[in-house]
Amino acid sequence: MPVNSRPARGMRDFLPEDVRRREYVIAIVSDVYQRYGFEPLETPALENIETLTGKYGDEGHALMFKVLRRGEHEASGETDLALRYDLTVPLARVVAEHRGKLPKFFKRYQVQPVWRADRPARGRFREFYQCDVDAIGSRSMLIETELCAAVSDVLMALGFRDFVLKLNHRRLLTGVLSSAEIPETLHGAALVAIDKLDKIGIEGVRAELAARGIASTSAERVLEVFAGGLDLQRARDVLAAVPDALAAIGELEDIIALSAATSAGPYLRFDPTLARGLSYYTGAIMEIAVPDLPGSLGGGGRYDGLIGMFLGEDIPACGFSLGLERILVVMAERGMFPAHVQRGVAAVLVTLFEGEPAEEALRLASELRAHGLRVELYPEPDKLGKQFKYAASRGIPRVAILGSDERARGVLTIKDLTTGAQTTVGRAEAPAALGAVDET
RNA sequence: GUGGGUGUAGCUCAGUGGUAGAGCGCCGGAUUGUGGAUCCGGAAGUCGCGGGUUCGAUCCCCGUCAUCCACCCCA
Repeated sequence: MPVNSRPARGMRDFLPEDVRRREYVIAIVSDVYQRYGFEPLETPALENIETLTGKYGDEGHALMFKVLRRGEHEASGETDLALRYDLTVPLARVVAEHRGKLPKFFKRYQVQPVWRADRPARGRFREFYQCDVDAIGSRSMLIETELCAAVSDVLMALGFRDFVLKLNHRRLLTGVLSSAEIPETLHGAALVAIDKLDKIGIEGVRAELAARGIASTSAERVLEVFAGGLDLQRARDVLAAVPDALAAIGELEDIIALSAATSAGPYLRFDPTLARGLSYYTGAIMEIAVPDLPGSLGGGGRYDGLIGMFLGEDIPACGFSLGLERILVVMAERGMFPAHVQRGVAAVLVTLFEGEPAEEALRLASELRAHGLRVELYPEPDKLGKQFKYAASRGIPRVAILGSDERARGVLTIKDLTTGAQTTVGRAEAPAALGAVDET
């Protein structure tokens, strides 16, 4: 009885073309981040459960994949480990654990899978890669500015031109909510509603706020602030009595002013309704939007209190996370991958005929490989037509024909499947004729 | 987690309460050293799974799983 061969819900197998696409994007992400001085980091898939609890809010906690205790304790149903839920909390743990070995300003990037027990949807999976960059140890707004620039560089290098880098500030939001006399316990609920303003409109948000238990007088004050297209100048006026919010506005103004000198400048836009779900953010928050995706391509922000939860002493930190899967979904739909990413691996197929010595073909293949060519050897004797067909179906552009005629004359016949042209060259010229670039 | 759509050949999808279909792809041949075009032929499906109604279910009903869309939330 065959067993179901599907991967577990929300998990995927990556076939060769999938892997090539993923590696293409990851290479660009890593390259750009390295140019900004970020260094690579990897952390374990599993974390102790107490490392992760209390960092993501109730909703996040519910989506965590927890691991049962093993051995005799398994039956108890207790969990002591969990699959990592993001790359930020493990980073905070690493900083607390290895503080003495890390530089004063620790800048790291990390591309690894994370797991969430969410319901799968387009661009949403239960196992997915995040590409994080974070800078630890500075409160300067240059950090936010450079992170936005790095992310913009990545997206531009991938071919995106129509993204928006939304920018907001946690303390501006809490300032608005507090001045509207919304109790702190309802801030989260209120933010979720406000976040939908561009989607469901003022009436929708009004209904949503009411449904979430916000007093109507408070709701009206909030709507008054957000409804009329709040810019930073107006925010200053409206929140003149809330010093903390004014400081937040000042930070946003700094980031925007500084970003004019970076690639992020044209893409950055203050969005007062941007909220973001993770509970650890304390300062500026960012998110990338593209028109064809309802969700975001990535997001980030400042979290000056998170490392302190491990260390007992606060260390400022700020980071950004790109969602690899979301980027891949959009790039695939828009056909943004260059041709070399789509093509098969081998540049040349070496033929093999019935009754011919395989050693000759092996020798030719290894000779070509020594010249840097990617060479696939047809593994069993077959009709030439079959071998051509195979090469064509694999996307291999050239076939090196080595049969009895060629061996007798000491030559090689080369067929270019893209043009149909066929040439005969001496064995010594074969590598160059097949496109090898001599490195010596 | 809530609501709705879909599940039939490798892929895209038709179809009917009475023995299962097309296009594309695949395989073979025309062409035993020449792919892509054309022609001829061929293989292939417990109609997602389990139960129920029925003389009989791929079709109707219930459940379940998968998948997609919207909501929720998010990368």
